[in-house]
Amino acid sequence: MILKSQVEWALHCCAILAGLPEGRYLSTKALAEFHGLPKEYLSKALQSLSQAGLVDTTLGPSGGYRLARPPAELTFLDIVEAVEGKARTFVCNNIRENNPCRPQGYCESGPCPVARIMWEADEAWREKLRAVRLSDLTEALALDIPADLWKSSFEWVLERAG
Amino acid sequence: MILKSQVEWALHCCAILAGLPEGRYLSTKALAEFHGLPKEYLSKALQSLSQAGLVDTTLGPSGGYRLARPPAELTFLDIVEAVEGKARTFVCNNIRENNPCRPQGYCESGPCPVARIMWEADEAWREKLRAVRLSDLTEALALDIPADLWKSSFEWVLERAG
DNA sequence: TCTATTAAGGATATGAAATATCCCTATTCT
DNA sequence: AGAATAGGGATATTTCATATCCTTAATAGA
Ligand code: SF4
Ligand code: SF4
Repeated sequence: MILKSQVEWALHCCAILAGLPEGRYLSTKALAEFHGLPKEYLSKALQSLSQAGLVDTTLGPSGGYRLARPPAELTFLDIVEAVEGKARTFVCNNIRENNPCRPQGYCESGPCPVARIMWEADEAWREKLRAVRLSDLTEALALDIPADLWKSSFEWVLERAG
Repeated sequence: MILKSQVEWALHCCAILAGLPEGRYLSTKALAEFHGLPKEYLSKALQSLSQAGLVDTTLGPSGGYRLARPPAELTFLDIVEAVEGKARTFVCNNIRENNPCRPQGYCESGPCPVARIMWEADEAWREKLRAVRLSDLTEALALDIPADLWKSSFEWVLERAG
C-alpha cells in the first residue's frame, strides 16, 4: 500500500505556489521543469488540485496555477485527498456474509468491529495530516534549505511566473 | 491506496484462532470455507502470519494454525504488518534533486520536511493499530454478534479443529 | 485579428502490483 | 502405507499507477 508519487509532486508544487507573489501564476511547464517531472503527467495532478478547488487557474500565455487560498488555510490533508482521493484505505469485503452458520435472511447491522478499528486508524492518519498547514511546510522548508539555494530557487520561479 | 484484502482475511482468521482451545489447530481449508475465500490464496496470507511468528503451524492430518501468543499479546499492527509489510506508505522520490538551481555536489541532509510530515502521519496510523489487541477485537465481536450465531460458529470451528 | 501559449480532458499504451490458481515437496497423523 | 496438511515456486489474470499523445477552448500579446 503506497501513496501515488503524484502526492509528493502535488505537495512540492503547492509549496512552490505558496511562495508566489499575489496575483501571479505558474505554469505546468515551469513546475515540471523545476522538479524534473513529466509535464503531461504532472498536469493530471494539478488538475486534481484544481478540481478540488485548492488552486485557481487561468489560460493563455502567462497562465498557470496559483493557490486559491492563503497557505495557512490549506492543509496537507486537502492536498493529499485531492490527488489520492477520500476513500478509506481499508475496504470491507463483507466476508462475514459467507459464514456457513449464518441464519438465512440474517441482516448485518452496519460495519463490524474489524472495519471500525481499521477506519479509526485511518482517521488518525487523516487527523495528523489535517493538523499541518501548508504554511507550516514552507516555514519548515525555509529552515531546512540553505539560504542561497532557497533564494535562487525563488528567483528561478519568479522569472517564469506570469 | 487500498490495503490488500488479505489484511481483512488475516484479521478475521486471527479472531477465529483466538477462540480455539489450547493446543488445537485449525486448517487453511476450514478457515477458507468459513469465510468463503479461495483456499490457495488465503494460504499465502496465513503463510505471512507464520513467517512473522504470529502463528504456530503443524503438518499432517489435523494440522493447521494456532496463535503463537495469547490474544492479549497480539496487536492489530502485528497482523496488518505481517501481510501488508512494514514499508512506509509515503515513499520519497527525491525530486528535489532535480532542482535546476541546486549547486553541483550539493548533498541532501536527510529527508525533507515533506517526507517527515508524511511519515509522522504514517506513524500515527501505526500507533493506533498498535494500541488495539486481538483480545480487544474478540471482546468487541462477542458484543456485536448475536449470541446464537456466535455459539454455532464456535461449534462449527470446534468440529474441524485438529 | 492573428498567433502563440496555456489548462482541461479524452484516449491509449506500458508497467507493476494485487489477485488467483496450479502443482510439487516434506512432514505428520491415523 | 496412505491421507491430509503447510510451504512454496511458477504462472496466469486483473486492476491500478504511470506515462504519453492529441484535441479543444480560453487568453494574452503582437
Ligand atoms: S471487516 Fe467486518 S464488516 Fe468487513 S467483512 Fe469483515 S466482518 Fe464484515
Ligand atoms: S519529499 Fe522531501 S525528501 Fe522526498 S523528494 Fe520531496 S523534498 Fe526530497
